[in-house]
Amino acid sequence: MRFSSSYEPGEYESDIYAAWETSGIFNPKMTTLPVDNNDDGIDDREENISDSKTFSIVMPPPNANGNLHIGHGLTIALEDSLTRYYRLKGRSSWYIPGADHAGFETWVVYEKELEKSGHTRFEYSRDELYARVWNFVAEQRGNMELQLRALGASCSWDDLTFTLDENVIDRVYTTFEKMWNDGLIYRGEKLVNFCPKHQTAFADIEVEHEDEKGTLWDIAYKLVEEPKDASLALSREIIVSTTRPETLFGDVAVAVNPNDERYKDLIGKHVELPLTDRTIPIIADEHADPEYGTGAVKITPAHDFDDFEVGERHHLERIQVIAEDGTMINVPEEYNGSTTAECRKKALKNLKEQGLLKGEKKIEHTVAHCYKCGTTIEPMLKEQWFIDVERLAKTAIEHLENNEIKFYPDNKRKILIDYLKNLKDWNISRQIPWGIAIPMFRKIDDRATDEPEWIFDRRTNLKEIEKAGVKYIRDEDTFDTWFSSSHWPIVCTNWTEENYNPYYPLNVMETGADILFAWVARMIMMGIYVTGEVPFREVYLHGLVLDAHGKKMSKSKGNVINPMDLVTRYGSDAFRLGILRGRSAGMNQAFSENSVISGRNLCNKLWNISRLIQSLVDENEQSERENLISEGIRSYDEDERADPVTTGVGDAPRRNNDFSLAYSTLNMGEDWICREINDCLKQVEKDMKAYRFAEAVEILYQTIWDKYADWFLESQKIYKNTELLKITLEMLLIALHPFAPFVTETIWQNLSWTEGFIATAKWPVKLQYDPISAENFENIRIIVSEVRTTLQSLPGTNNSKKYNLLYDNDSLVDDNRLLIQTLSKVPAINPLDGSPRGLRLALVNHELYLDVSEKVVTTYKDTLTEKILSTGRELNALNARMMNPNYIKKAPEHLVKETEDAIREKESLINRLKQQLSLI
RNA sequence: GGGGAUUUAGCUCAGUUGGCUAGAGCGUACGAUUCACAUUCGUAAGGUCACAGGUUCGAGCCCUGUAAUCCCCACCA
Repeated sequence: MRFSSSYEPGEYESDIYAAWETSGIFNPKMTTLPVDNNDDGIDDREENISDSKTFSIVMPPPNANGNLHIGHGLTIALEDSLTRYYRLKGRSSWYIPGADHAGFETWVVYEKELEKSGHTRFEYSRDELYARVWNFVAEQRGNMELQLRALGASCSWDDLTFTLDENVIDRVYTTFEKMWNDGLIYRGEKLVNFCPKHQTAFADIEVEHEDEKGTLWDIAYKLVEEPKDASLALSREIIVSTTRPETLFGDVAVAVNPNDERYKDLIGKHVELPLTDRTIPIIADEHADPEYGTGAVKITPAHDFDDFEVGERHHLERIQVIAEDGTMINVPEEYNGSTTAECRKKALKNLKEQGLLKGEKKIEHTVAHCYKCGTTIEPMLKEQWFIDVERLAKTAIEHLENNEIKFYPDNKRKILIDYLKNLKDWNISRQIPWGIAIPMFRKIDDRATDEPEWIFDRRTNLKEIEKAGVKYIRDEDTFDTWFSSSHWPIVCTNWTEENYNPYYPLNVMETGADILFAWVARMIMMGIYVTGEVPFREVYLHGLVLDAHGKKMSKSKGNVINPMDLVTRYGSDAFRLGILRGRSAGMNQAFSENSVISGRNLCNKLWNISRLIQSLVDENEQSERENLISEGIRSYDEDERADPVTTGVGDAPRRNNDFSLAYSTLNMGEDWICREINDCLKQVEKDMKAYRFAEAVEILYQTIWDKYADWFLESQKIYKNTELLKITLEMLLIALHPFAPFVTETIWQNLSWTEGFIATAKWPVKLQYDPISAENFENIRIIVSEVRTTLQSLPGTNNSKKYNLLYDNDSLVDDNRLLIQTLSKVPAINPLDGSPRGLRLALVNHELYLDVSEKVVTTYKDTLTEKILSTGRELNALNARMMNPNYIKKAPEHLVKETEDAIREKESLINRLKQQLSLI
């Protein structure tokens, strides 16, 4: 016996994965491309591999030195199912794994380590820090990759791309250079989102906005000039409202709305800036909302995004009063060097003393925070590299509106277009050492006046370079990680300008819906900019995996589920099946251990199905050997055979597999299972095309369990067709393989007749069967179910419910007595002798009786009455429909006919039930 | 402020172009027991499809409105 009585995933999974990996079947070039593709191989590729024969997908790179979380588990389950499915479908499938240097994340972790050891980043040069983090990551690396293997990811490990690989940096520099030459890159002093704790700038999308309670203070700014009309002068002062009094030192104007009658003649006048000896002008700008507060607003271009724009419009000075470390600068001595909070306190105190603080009120407003540490983001004036996104966004929108990329869920396409329409220029400078150095150098030789201030150069390993006798110094910033990762489909597939690449664009990009803007949008813009083509044809976005109660998982709530823990306890397949269940594109959905348990149960069921079939095959071979010796003819008893309604499909099935097996269907159950498996395969194909993973798993689950095991295998305990058993088992194993790779491969390796890996088997072609015969089995099923239901509803709670079944003038039953008896577990099935007796089953086309005593029938009276009533209600509804002349006129013909048939059936059923009742 | 989604059985979700007598898994209840599988088998109960209108022969599905929950975007001092 090869199979133990239950499937123990832990015993097989790692060996199975190792066997796959060493055989190289996950590497598409090895399995399907011509061998000589080194020199002239490109041409071969073009000839031999058309787009429809390839399938490519890239892995969103998990943090190289982290552990996989539940979201990764879902990602892998989705991506690997697709990859394995298309591999079985015969495509040259390339699943490209990745590892992320996770610029900011890793830097934060490392900086903490540094702080623990009593050091700070400022003690080291950028190059030193880079080298230190590199070593730190190298030490930690590896776990994640082992976990991907444990999840069964069938990715091509030779092609693993690390986000700091040389070819990645090279490609990023090439793009940057192209953009620089195209004038899409500019250096600008702008307000950027700055985290004072991490001392780096962020892009808009990296900032989290939260509602917070705050205080709005009213501050009086005294007018310098006497107004023309004293009544409009508001007591010779203007009140402005602010949530940030400390920034008043950076004020350069007070703005009022040009249409605001109250202030019309103050425009152009000046006010004294409190706590300073400066005076600032009153300007007119639409930004000031007459409805809000006093309608006058202080303008601080260096520390507020709106004010920055106002300042641009009016060519105002930008006075920076908050330094990068969050302390005050360029302010009166008293405040200099204090933190913003201290400064605010002092300033308010002084304003109050001078009688300039006119009021305060509690308000709720949104405040920007660092997404990592929660520190309030300080808008900071900085020189940074920006990408002028207008052209990129516009082109991307055109391709999107042209429907070149299909989205799952569909509505994300429009959301993305709207986002791109409002996209602002993209700050790509980061002040952290762990990342790709920006390849720009600034002239330090002032005499070389003809030379540009900034030049592009790839030699970022050098702090200083010399070009044409002029010295330049390196910009110390690194790229925003999204800038490099926007190249992901390009770098992973090794796309080049020179050669045709059958794997680009990717067939599908699968990732989290939460990074639609940060990543998907940028990949599209960059893909089009670099290659002229969209980087992928379809996008599948998954939502968040929530806990069992639909709540977000978080460490603080303690409801985090570790995927590896589930894999250890229930097996990789169980986890994959479990996490795919009840999940659809783009939705945040709950996940619980129960679904994993149900996946585990399916694996075990499949294991035992295989165990049974293997034993039947072994038995058959044994008896064939014996028959050979004794010249016997058949392995099963002819007398027990049911009516051979089958036509028996003699043709060998058209399978391309190396292990093609001939089969024929010999009875109804066999035709029936062929039909059901065909339907199932068709449904799975449809579901996979539409990325309906949960539905694909569901139909497989039902087919394997409810149909194959519960009905077909039970029927095969009477009539054994080992060739068909082999074929159908293979088909189901292959069909489930994309979702449950380990158990299907383990079984495949254990079965006596299969060869090679199931992972590279061919997706099955449809079976041939006799449809009439299949439908007959369906009728048998209905009969058996009715017998079971009726038996259950009869009084009595135990084995005493063993009644014979009687039939009258029914060839289907007559021909399948043994089958019905076995399935329904009645002691015997006999033709009715004499007049009907016992309890008649509520079946339309069959006259069947359970041979029970009068007494039992009597106790069944209530059930029978209820049945008559409910059938009557159904009949009434149908009749009402037919009474409606519009229904007959307007509804499709076949529906009307169906209704008519249904009415006839209900009527006859009621009559029979009534007849039955009257006998009692 | 703008936008997107969700609302169907106790729980988690299906329900694709309207044809539904609304399904599944888990859970619950009742029953089975020696063989492939208790990680099992059989049976059942459980729903005003959020609410209110409308379109239609027919609405869980389409339209209008309302409510609740969740998410994203946004510069409101």
